[in-house]
Amino acid sequence: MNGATTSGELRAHNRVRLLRAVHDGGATRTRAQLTRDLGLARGTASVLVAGLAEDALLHEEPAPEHTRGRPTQVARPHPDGPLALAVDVREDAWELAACELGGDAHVLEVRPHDGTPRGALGPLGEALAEQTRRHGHRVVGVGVALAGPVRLGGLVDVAHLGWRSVDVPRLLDLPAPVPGGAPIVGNDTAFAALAEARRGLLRGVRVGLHLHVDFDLGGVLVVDGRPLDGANGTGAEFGHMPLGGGGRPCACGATGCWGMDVGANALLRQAGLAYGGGQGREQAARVLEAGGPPLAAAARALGRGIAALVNAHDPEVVTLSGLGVDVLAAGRAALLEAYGPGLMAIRRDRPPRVEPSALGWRGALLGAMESVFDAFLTPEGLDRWRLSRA
Amino acid sequence: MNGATTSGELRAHNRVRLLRAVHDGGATRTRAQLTRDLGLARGTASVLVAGLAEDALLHEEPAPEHTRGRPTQVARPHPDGPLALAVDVREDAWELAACELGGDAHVLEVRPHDGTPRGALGPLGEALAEQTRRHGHRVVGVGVALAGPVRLGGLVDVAHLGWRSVDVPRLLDLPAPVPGGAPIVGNDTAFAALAEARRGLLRGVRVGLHLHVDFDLGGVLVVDGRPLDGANGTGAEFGHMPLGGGGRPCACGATGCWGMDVGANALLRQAGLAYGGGQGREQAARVLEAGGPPLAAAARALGRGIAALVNAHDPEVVTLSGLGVDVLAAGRAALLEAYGPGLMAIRRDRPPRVEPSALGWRGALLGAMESVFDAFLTPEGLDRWRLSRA
DNA sequence: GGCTTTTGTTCACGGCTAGAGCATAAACTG
DNA sequence: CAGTTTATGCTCTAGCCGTGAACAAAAGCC
Repeated sequence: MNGATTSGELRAHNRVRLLRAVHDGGATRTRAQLTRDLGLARGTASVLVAGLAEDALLHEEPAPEHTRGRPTQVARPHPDGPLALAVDVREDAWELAACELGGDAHVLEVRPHDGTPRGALGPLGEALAEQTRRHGHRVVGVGVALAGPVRLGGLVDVAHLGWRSVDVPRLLDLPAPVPGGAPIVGNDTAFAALAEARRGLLRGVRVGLHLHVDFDLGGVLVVDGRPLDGANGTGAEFGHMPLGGGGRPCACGATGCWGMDVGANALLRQAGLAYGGGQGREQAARVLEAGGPPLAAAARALGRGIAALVNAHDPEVVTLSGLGVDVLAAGRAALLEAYGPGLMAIRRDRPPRVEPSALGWRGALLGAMESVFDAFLTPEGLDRWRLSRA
Repeated sequence: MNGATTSGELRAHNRVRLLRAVHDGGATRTRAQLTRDLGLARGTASVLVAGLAEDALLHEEPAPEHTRGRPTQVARPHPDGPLALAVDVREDAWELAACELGGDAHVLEVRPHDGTPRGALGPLGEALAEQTRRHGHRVVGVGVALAGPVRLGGLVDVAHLGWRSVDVPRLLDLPAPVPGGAPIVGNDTAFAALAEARRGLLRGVRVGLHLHVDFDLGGVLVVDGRPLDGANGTGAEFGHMPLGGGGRPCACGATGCWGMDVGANALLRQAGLAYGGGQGREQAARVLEAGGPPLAAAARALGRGIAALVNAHDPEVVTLSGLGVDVLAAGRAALLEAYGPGLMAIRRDRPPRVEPSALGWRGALLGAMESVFDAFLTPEGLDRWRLSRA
């Protein structure tokens, strides 16, 4: 999001600004609103919109509601406009969706898998190739969310599935590079946080903290609408700090990791059940519903860890997604009981709110979409689009 | 650093870019270099430099070295150019400096104080007023570094000095607001990190971690050259996460804070000496020099905590300032012994380097300067300057 | 049906940067 | 020492961009 420095770049920069405003607003805002919000002259907006419409990037339709005055148009995604393919790969299944500018996601396929890299990624690669053939140049990128740290280049580790340095782009084996380049592979927590920042409770928040609970716990700081992804792309791993206090060895190689005390695995362990290997989602849900000591222990661990992170980073809001929503709903009292005393005194008068994500389990998928459009909604991305249509 | 959107803003934006390049380069780069680095046409650079020189923002001098071809000029700070007043307020003394564009800091005064808010800030306020009178409109801002969390508006807590919500701007009681507005009050760790990002080892680093050790421990993440300051300005408090494992109550109100195991206070405590109240800097230094168990314990605690933060944030480099430089020098073995095992396995092949700051104890002062110039090197700041000279 | 309100379109204008051509000032060459 | 080479600075024109005002359009209101 850096600025133009020459008068030639100004046009490209403003095209991007306008299209991003359309996307961020869910493709529901009228041209008059956009003109005002971006501080453009009406004439400028006229030229920009005409250009974007000609490039099949948007399409104007009469606004459904009028008050007085000349009716305005809403900027909608163009029927031949760009598509983002987004995938959420969980431990037991994946979900594939096609997304239009504005953020509408059409789920195309949900398929269970056996937990092996090949078993999960082979069929997914075929499905992606099929969609890319079908939609041709409209596909501007592929985003894939995965439940583990992702190093630059797409090497993924999912400790409790036994994935070690799995080369996701290679296993997906996409035939021709889509216009947007190689698939964007990312951590599910980071993507969920991105979605939360764009379309959830972290929207407009300068510093927020997002925690995603599933079998494990992931967490990431969101600054100015951007999750911090670290130097190698593996920066959403708050679960692997020794905030729990215990000395139990973690599958990640360190000891005492916070994540071991919070997720589905922790619930199963506390209830005396078998855990690990990405199995037992339903059982964990039952343990959670039953309440009692396992839930209280997880909620307390969550609260204590959140307090530590709030001390360190001073976020404005803390959001929880995945299983965290349910832990918060069922164990709020225990969570707050550990949260308060863990805070520095100066943070206690106005502690940041801890809230369930507005996006539920769709966060990772929507975040994968956003990351594709983030790469597309740049002067370079729009240039590529223009060329691919010529 | 957001961009221009109208052709009118382009000029202002490029003035800022040029002047910032001069400042960041230490006012040693030649006009030809600047032109190339910023990707400007020679004609554009000509106009911009002429404008900045006329506004007394910079001053061209012949370059000392030539190769071949027409000799170029170096852009130096103008003799009547903007000045930043920067202060580092420690527990036992403060230091005041006047800084030119480019980063040269002339120390004006170092004065011990008694540790009370009034005793420390009263004389400092007078010194600042005196300098503001002397230099008139040249003073574009005042930056003050303090050894505790600083909330927006300048309310400061220094737990072990007994400072509670001390209103620093009010106690400084600057007569007329300087052109730059109210003094910029900030945490010493955050300022040290800022300096490190601009003129130290974190320069050009996308994600870095800076830890400042004094009596306590402060730490902050540096992303794209900017320390993350939190929603209320109090985001440099990594020392108040329970990474140590102990349950000892901390002066901050929480328990088990990491900072209690690392700084000068920890060294004194481990050696069986009295600690707290901002006293005992020399004794702590002697404990450190003596080596042995107190040093080893502090170094191990530091290493273990760094590993946790590296796991969570995936920084490229970790830098240490203040007493951390000495702990690293004398206790590197113990530190690394705890650092490695605390890392996730995937981080162990290429763990981030842990390095002593290049700026030593001057970091906080230089960071205070940078924060003043950050506010000045904006289109608005340069406009104010223009008006104040008219 | 005329008036008001709001929005879209068109166009002249001023401002900005790029780039080319020319001037300048040194170091190098023989 | 004079001509050549190289790098830089200056000046001017062309092309592009956004602004803002005037005008047209399309509704709701009385």
